[in-house]
Amino acid sequence: MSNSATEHLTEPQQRILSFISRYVAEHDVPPTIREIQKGAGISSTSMVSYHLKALERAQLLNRYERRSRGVVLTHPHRVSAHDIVNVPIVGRIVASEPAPTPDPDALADVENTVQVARSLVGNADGLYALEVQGDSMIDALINDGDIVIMRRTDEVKNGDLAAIFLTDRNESTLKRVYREKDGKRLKLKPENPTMKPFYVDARHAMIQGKVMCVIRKT
Amino acid sequence: MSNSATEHLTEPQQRILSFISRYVAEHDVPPTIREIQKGAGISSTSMVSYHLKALERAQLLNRYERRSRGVVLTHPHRVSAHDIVNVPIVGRIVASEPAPTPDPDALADVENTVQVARSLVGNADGLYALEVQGDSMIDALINDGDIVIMRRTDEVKNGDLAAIFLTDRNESTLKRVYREKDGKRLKLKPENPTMKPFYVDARHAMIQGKVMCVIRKT
DNA sequence: CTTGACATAGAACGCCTGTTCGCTTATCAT
DNA sequence: ATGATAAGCGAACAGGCGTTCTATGTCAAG
Repeated sequence: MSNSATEHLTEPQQRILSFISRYVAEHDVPPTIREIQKGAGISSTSMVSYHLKALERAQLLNRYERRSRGVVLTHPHRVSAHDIVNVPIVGRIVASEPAPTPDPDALADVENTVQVARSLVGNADGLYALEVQGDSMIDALINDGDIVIMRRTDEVKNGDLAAIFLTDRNESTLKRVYREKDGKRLKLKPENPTMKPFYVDARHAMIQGKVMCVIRKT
Repeated sequence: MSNSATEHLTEPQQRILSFISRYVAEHDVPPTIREIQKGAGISSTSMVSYHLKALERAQLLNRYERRSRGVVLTHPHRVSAHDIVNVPIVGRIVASEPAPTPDPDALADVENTVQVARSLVGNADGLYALEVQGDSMIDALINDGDIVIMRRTDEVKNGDLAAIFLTDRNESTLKRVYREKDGKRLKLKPENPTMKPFYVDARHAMIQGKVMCVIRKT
């Protein structure tokens, strides 16, 4: 949690650091000394100055001398456009229909898009999102309204959580997939650990995509 | 490259834009009016002010009025820190312990952070994340390893999904909370629609935070 | 107890900075 | 040419801002 550098920080110094961090996140611009004073609850500007010097010595921030707002955190969580992926919501997944897959030619619709941090999903290739409709995915611990972020792939590894359309039952489902050794059956394991896995004929199971991430807004 | 808005830009305005861009890249902080004046070769501060107004009208930058260095580019290909929120993972939530809440003074640790698109969680204030340990939150449709993004609030509205610590049972749980009319009981409704709600004495329920979002990496 | 290193407070100094305002210069249709 | 309109200039104002200085307090080591 804490590294060797932060361990020696006094409590007001930590307040200052976290205030700067919050302030930058909100305003795009570092705070002034007096804003730090108020925001971090420091009693005087000279104390802020005093603590900032210590923090600079500890390499936790850089200062541009005599510049207003010249306080820059050393480890800002710098974010570039590459860190966000816009994933199109291409449709709904319901138990009775195959899960829709993205039309590559379709325009990315801003209205029907989930923004996801890249760190959650990795590469943006082949990503699309489905909105879950109804309670039919409950054994995958997924409820009505949840967003499932999928990746279009031909292959799934054992243990991957995937969207599968069962042609014989005419329903789609989200399960962990394991190929049996004989290659003829798939083991489908609900995400819900209280439920038992079951088996289907591999010929009746179409794998439609791989679940990368599940998001539930509240 | 050029859109309808930038086509009408005068040449000094373009100089100003590109100077701001260069300056921010170099200093991490936007320039002042006078720095723009020198750096972009504008003859007076009032002219800078004049051009900045035009650029603001053209939606090419945002200004924080009367704030030093309150000039922020709205450049489309650049995503500002506003679009991603770094949420600290402050601990684990298990059924037998109160859910940890963030120490507001604690440093945001880069290692234990979830990056979440702001569109999922709104304002960054008071956000923290918990990693769910074990299957005890299964009736909230939340499994071992899931990340719950919470907001610290004093109040929850009826129907909010919240982390509640039940002092009489010594366990914490994630449920939808409804206050009964008499104000003495809380109705706690599992997220799983197949399960029945139950009631607790309001005095034995400590609301610890509000669930903003649930994320399951796969 | 003394000392000295550190922490704190408050005020003051002086430059920094965004804004405004009066004035001058360019542009251009009449 | 001319007068209207817009663009440009520079100074000045008022408050913002970083820095520094002095006085006071705390506390552990000598």
